[in-house]
Amino acid sequence: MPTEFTKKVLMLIKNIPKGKVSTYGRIAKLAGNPKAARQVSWILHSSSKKYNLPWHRVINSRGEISIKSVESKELQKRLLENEMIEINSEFKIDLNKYHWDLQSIEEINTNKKGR
DNA sequence: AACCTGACGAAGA
DNA sequence: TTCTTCGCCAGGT
Repeated sequence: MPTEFTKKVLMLIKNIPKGKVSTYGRIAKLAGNPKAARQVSWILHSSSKKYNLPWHRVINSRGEISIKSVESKELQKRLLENEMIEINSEFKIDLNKYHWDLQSIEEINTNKKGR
């Protein structure tokens, strides 16, 4: 059974637009627990397939692909490049350019209603 | 229950 | 700016 926090995290990640990225810390904060960045990463690597999430759009606060396995790292890079996101040779992304600028979880709910 | 672990992050040095 | 240290949280052993 996913906790409230987990559900919010999943919902937020699903809503990251194509061509944008977000960070573990930001997702945690928006989901209501600013200090649970590590938990966000755990949710991702344990259940991204299960929930069919755009896991590749979540990176660390320094704008880098923060993944250990070399294969997955390359995969994530390719997935992001497919969305026209630039990544340098050190797996770094310009957050100022690509960071999803959502301010609160309410914005998602509002947009859904409005549409 | 105790201890370890990590796709994290802020704060110091 | 780069490197450590330390706090966090929950799952695994």
